Amino acid sequence: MQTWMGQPDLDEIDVATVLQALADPMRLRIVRLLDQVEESTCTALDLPVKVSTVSHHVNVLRHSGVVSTRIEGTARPSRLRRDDLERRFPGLLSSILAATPPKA
Amino acid sequence: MQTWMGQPDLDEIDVATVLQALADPMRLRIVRLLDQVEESTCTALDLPVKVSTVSHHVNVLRHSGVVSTRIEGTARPSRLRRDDLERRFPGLLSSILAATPPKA
DNA sequence: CGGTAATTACGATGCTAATCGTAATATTGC
DNA sequence: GCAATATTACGATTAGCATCGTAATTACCG
Repeated sequence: MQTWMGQPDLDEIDVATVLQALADPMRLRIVRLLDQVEESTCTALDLPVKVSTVSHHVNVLRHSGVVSTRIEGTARPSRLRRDDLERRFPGLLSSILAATPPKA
Repeated sequence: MQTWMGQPDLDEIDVATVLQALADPMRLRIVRLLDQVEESTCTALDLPVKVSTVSHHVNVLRHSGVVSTRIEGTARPSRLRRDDLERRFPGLLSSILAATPPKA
């Protein structure tokens, strides 16, 4: 039996809250990293900010409904809620992850 | 011949910038209004903030690539860049506009 | 049990941005 | 030209938040 951290149900996810969560550059970077590695903890993510800051960002992402987090000992591996988001906002996350950098 | 206000080309639109623009509640409200009325000026939008603030928000939306603005006398009617955004980030804007409010 | 590691809680700080009020600019109509 | 209207430019204020450092918590391991 797995233990999970608190997160909004599918019906509770608000698009404005999700947009606010994804608007921060560091959080968008975290989302892109999780897209590549599928699952990661705060310390395993290679980011140019302190771990306490990463923890804060991951919490924001979880409360908004973007990621879900398991409890595994002292570690808290998180992953994208791909299926949930696709069901709630079809095309939203996938278009963001597929977005190419601007040419200018 | 129409005159337009400056806006980024299709290839220059950055998804992070768009997300930052859409993250603000008032701007998201403006986007939803423009989705309904197709085109509107700052003063015609019924919003609980001063017109100078609305003007500021519309400028942010235009610089990010979300809306385009015509110059028509002293008026600056704006509309969503639906087709451009759909081409650049397929499904992004449409999923946001189609999003239902959370049940909780 | 003691040490280490992962995460979070908390307070502080500094920067960004939302909002406002006012003034300036531009255009239309009389 | 003059008045009225739409928009913007500008400065000021204020609130929110990203980040940090440190301390506290929890779990694993020898």
